[in-house]
Amino acid sequence: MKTSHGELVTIGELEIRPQEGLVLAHGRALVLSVREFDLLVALASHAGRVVSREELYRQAWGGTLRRGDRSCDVYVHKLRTKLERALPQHRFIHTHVGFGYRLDPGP
Amino acid sequence: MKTSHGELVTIGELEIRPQEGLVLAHGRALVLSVREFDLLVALASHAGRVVSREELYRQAWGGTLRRGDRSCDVYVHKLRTKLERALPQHRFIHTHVGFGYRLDPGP
DNA sequence: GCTCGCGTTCACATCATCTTCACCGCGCTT
DNA sequence: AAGCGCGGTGAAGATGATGTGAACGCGAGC
Repeated sequence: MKTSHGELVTIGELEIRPQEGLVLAHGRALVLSVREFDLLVALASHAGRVVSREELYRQAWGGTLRRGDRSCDVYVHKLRTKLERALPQHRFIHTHVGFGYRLDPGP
Repeated sequence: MKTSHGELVTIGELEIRPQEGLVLAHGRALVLSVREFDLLVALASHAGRVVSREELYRQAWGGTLRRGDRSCDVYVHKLRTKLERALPQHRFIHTHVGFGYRLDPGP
């Protein structure tokens, strides 16, 4: 899966560098796997808006999300865990039941 | 491979003098082979950022990294060993699985 | 010729990652 | 209450990526 080639994305305290596969949380480097990173990039590319799992899968995995595939949910959880550990005061990934997820920095 | 002609690079306790082919760790000279040195310079030229093996190979070896070539990994290991022996309290070379390596001084 | 340092390559060990499954709780409907 | 869909969460197994020690060949210097 190709990773977006945008320059630099900033979401609150998060700094995403698509070219390097690097995310800085408050200046400190986050260790993300390729999938976690691609998922974050996918979410960030629609920051503030609700993104369906289908769309996230298309962007981060490539291809079509098969019915019953929970990969997306599992990786949202992994991402959440790492983001929360890095920036405990923020909640970045919000669930919209029946619709998808939304990336948004919060207090 | 010609080694960068940058002036002087300081990474935490590391002082790299590309012109002289010399590295000082906490003031003490490190004994590095040419490849080890070139690799360190390549990493240092992107300090704080994640550098792909391909890029490292291009800079330190010249030419293109062939698939299956582990030279880069092997030399990262050699470099790590020498750096850790010189400055045990620091971890300089960080692995980003699937992306590459990042040079950064750490506690 | 011999030794030594170096760079490359190989083989194996170890670790991280990805996928999938199972089970849970929740809210909604019947 | 029971059934259902949905999402959260932990874990197992297969796979792939990286770490690591050792062997080999080579060229420089003795």
